[in-house]
Amino acid sequence: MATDTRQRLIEAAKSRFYRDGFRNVGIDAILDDVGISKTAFYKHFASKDDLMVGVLDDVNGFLQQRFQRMVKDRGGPSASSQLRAVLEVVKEIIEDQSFHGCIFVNVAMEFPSPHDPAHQAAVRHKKAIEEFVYELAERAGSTRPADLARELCMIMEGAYVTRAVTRDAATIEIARRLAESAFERHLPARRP
Amino acid sequence: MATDTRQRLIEAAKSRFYRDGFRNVGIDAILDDVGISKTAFYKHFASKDDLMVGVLDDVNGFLQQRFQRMVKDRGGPSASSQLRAVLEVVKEIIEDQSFHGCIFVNVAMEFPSPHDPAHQAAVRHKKAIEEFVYELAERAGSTRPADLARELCMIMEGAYVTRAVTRDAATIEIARRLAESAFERHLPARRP
DNA sequence: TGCCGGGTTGACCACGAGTCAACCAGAAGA
DNA sequence: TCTTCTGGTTGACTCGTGGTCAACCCGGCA
Repeated sequence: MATDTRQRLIEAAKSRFYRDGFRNVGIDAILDDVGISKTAFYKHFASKDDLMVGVLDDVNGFLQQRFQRMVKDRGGPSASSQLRAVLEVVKEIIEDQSFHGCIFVNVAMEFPSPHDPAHQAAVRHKKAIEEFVYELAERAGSTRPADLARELCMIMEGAYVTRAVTRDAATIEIARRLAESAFERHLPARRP
Repeated sequence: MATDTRQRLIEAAKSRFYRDGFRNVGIDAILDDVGISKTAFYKHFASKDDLMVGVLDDVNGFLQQRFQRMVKDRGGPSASSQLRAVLEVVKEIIEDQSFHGCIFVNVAMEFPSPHDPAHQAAVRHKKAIEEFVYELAERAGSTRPADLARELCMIMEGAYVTRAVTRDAATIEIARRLAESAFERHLPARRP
């Protein structure tokens, strides 16, 4: 099938790129995983960079779904409790055995130029997540939804980096405290 | 002179590595900058990775000095106002024209293995900064200095990443709000 | 029947990390 | 003064990796 091999390439590249870093992975390793020749690969992707962009778009879709589903499933009916559930997703993400930091941030650092397609894909993802949080904040009745969204996103970034670098188990607690105080400042008081 | 060329190599590598990312920089470019031959280079450093570690140690020393001096110079006599001055240093760092994220985080992502000397150098730096903030928090009379230090460090990480990815000018304001609320929770009330 | 998509092989180029042998000039100690 | 050490030079080399190219193969389909 047409898109099947392409998707298998993306899957194989995803785990390798994420685990070892883009530049540390040779195309040959991915080719071996999929069991395909180099020439065949270049009929699916224009370059290794292009494959990276494919991976990022794939992960972007997956993560957005994940956030949306989890927040709805576990956050209950009120937008304000859904906002709090965002931290639960963050917890799951950073406490996953194979967590090595936010792949978009990692890529944005390996492709520092803002003109780089991979860098731009990372920026797109960050914007999408902020937009998602913004809508939750608005529906939760935040007085300044934009501020709350940005604060929460910054906390998430901080949590990703801190966990990735220090492997500190208490990371999620720290993030939760920061987030809770942001909620208190930005959300209408909870009914008792 | 013995250490002179070594230092010049570190300086040249620092700006290139930081601007373009470690893997994107060829050793030859650095060699050209310094005006030295490849063989001569390998008499100063065992490998390109080794040069990276040299750069990190150098930046580590520089940044620690910078934090300590600025906080003392601008933070006034009280530890609690010095703690607030940490955010001023962060502002200066992220609003620098050539800011591209925290080099230690960038490197930790390009060397994902915790056994990697470069990765370990990054971890050392993060620990040193946290320790520095911890001491300030303790002297400022924080009830839980360790918690405050970790929260503040997480905010700093978040600010670095957010600014590096989004280039958002309001980054420092968001970080400041988060930090201020952490201070209010952890520091004894300010006298009016 | 003929063409096209997706695949194969194998040879090839360019570039970057790292090695090696041989050599050179100046400073420093016996 | 002779020797040795230090820091440097040149040039040729290996090896891994991204990427290209030509030629060929096979199954589905109009």
